[in-house]
Amino acid sequence: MRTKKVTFADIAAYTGFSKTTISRYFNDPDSLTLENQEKISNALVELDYQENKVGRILASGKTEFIGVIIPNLYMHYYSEMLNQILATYETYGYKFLVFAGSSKADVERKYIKELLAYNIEGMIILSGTIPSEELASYNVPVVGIEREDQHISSVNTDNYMGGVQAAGLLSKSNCDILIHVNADLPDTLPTYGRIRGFVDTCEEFHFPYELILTDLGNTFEENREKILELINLLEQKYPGKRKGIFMPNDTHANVFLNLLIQKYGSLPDTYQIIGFDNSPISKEAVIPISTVGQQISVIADEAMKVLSEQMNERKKRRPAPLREPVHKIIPPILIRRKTTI
Amino acid sequence: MRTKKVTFADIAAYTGFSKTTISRYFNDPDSLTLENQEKISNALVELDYQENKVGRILASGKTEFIGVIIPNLYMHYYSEMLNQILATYETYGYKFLVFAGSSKADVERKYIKELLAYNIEGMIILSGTIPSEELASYNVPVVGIEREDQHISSVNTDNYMGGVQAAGLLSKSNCDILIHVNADLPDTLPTYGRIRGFVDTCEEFHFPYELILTDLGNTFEENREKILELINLLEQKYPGKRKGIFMPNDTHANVFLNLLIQKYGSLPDTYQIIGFDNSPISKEAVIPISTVGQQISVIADEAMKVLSEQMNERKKRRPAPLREPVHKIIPPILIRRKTTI
DNA sequence: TTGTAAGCGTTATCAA
DNA sequence: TTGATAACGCTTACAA
Repeated sequence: MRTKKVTFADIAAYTGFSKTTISRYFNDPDSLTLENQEKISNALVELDYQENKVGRILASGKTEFIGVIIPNLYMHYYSEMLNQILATYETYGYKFLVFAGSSKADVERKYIKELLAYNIEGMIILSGTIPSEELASYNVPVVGIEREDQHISSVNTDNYMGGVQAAGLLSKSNCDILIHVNADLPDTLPTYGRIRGFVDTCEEFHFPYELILTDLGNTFEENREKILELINLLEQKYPGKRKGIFMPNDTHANVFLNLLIQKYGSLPDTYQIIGFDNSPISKEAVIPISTVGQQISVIADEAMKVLSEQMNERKKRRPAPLREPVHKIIPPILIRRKTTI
Repeated sequence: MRTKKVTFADIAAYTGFSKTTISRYFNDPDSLTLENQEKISNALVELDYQENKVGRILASGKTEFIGVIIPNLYMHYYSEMLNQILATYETYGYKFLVFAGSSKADVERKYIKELLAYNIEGMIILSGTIPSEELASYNVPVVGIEREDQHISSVNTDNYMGGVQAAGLLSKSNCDILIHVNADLPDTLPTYGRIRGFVDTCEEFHFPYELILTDLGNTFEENREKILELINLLEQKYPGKRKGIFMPNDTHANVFLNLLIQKYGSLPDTYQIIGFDNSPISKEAVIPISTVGQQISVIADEAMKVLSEQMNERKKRRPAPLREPVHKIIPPILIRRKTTI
C-alpha cells in the first residue's frame, strides 16, 4: 500500500483548526485571517500535503473532466484537433478522458457509459458513429466537431465556403473543366457543404464541372488503387483538357499528385490540384499542394467555449431550460502553393 | 442541476436488501442467490441505475486512471503511440488522462501534480522534460517510452539494432560512403543507440562512413533549410560518389528525398536513403522510402504490461519492495522500399 | 472569522 | 448468504 496520505483531518489536528477551515483555505482563502492562512500554508509544507480531488468530486459533484471520443489518431486532422483540445487545459483547467473510436456503436456506447460513470461534465465528440439524437439524450453538454449535429451543439469549418474557395481558385487557373472528388456523403454531414459550395460556384459562373462521388477506400493501398482508376477515367474522358481537381483532403491530393508524377515524371500542366485541411503532407509533398486550410486550433477553442458555457449553465442554481443547440462556423483559409496557379 | 441520480441506497430500499448486498451484486455476484441476483438486476432496470465510480474510487482507492504525458501529437510517432495506448483500454480497462507536453519542466510538474491529485494508478511518460530520478520519486509506477530511463521502467525500440539494420542495408547497396545524420544526442537517450549501431556496423565491416551530428530544426521550414545545406555539403565533399544516407526519421528522409527530386527531377542513382519509424510519410512519399520501422503497437502493449504488473503489485497486501526498473527492448523491422536496393 | 455535523456513493470489516 | 456500520477525503449548510 502507498504510504498513508495526509488529509484535511491531519492538517486540522496539526494546526488546531477544523477541517472546514482547511477546506476554506483552499476554496476561499480570503475568508481567513492572513495569519491563519500563513499557519495553514506552513503546515501544508511541514506535513507534505498532497491534494486529493476525489473527495472533492464526491462532495461537490464537480469533476472537471471532459470526455473526448475521437475516431482515430492516425489522420492528422484528428490528432491535431486532440492536440489543440488538450492545449485548452491551460485556459479552462478541464482534464480530458480520451477514447479513440471504434466505429462500432455499441463499443462507443460503452465508452460513453464509462465516461458518465466518472461524472464527466461534458463531452466533445468527433466520431460520427452515434446519432446526435442519442447523444443529446444523455443529458450532458455535448459539442460535436465535423459530424452530424442536428440535436447537439457543434463547431465546424465553413465547408460551403471551402467549396466556394476551391472552385474559385481553380476557375481562375484557365481550366477546361472543374472536378470535385468526394465520398457520396449524406447531406446531414457538415462536409457535404463542400460539395454544395463547389457546385453552386461552378453554376453561378457557368463553369463546366463534374462531381465524382465515390469511396476512395480507407487504407493507403486502397486509396492508391482507386485514385489510379480515377486518373485513367479522367484521361479517357478529358484527354488533353486542362483539369482542375478538388480532392476531398490533402492525403488524397498527395496520392493523386504522386501518381501523376510517377506516371509522367512531373506534374503535367493539364492538371491543377487543390486539397483540403492543410495537413503537414500538403506542405511536405514533392510539389507543395494548394489546399483549403481548416483552422483547427480555432475550432478547438470555440468548441471548449461553447462547451464551458453549457457546463457553467448547469452549475447554476436555476439552470436555464436546455437551450437550442449552438452551431458555430469557422471560416477556412485558402492556401495557394505550387499545384495551382 | 442534473436530475438526482439513483444510488445503492435507492436500490436497497426498492429491493429490501442492504446497500452492502447491492455492492456485492456488482463486485461478487456469486455470493448472492440466483434469485436475489435476479431481483436486483430487475431493480437496476426499473430504476434506470447509472453506475457512479467516484464513490467507488473514494472507498477503494482504485481509480483505474493512468496519466499520460506526451510531447506533442504533431509527430506521427507520438500520435500513433497514443492511439495504441488508448486501444489497450479494451484489454486492461484503464482510462487515460492525457496531457500534451510543453517542454517546460514546471508546467509538466503541474500536470503530474494534477494527475496525482486524481489518484492515478500509474503514468506513461513519453516526454523527456523531467529527469527519471524525479519521476521515480513520485512513488507511482511509471513507464517511460523513448526517453531517458535510468531510474524508471521503460519500453523502447532496439535502437542499436535499428542502426545495425540501416547500416547493413546501405552497405549492400554498393555505396562508396555511408552517412548517418542525427542530432547530437546525449548517450543517456535510447535513440543514441542508433548511432552506436550504425558506427559499430560500419567499423566491423571496414566500411567508410561519416557521422553528421547536427540539429535539423523543429519546423518544416527549418528542416528544409538545414537539409538543403546538408545536400550541398555532401555534393561538395563526395562529388560523384555513391552515398548511402541514414536519416534520423522518415519526415527528414522525405524532405531530403524531395529536395533531391526538386533539384534533379528524379532521385539520382548516387543516393540511397533510409529513414526511421515507418511513419505514413515513408509510404506516401513520391518514391516510397525504405525505413527502419518501429513496432509502435507492440511498444504500447508492452508498456501497459509492465505498468499493469507494477500497479497490481501495489494492490497486494504486502507489496514486494520496489523492484529495479524493468527495461524492455522491442526489435525494429527493416522495411525495404524504393529508395534503397 | 471559525466550527459542527451531515452528507456525497461507494467499499471494507465485522458480525449474524 | 446477508446486514450494520464505519470508513474514504472533501464540501456545504447552519451555527457560533
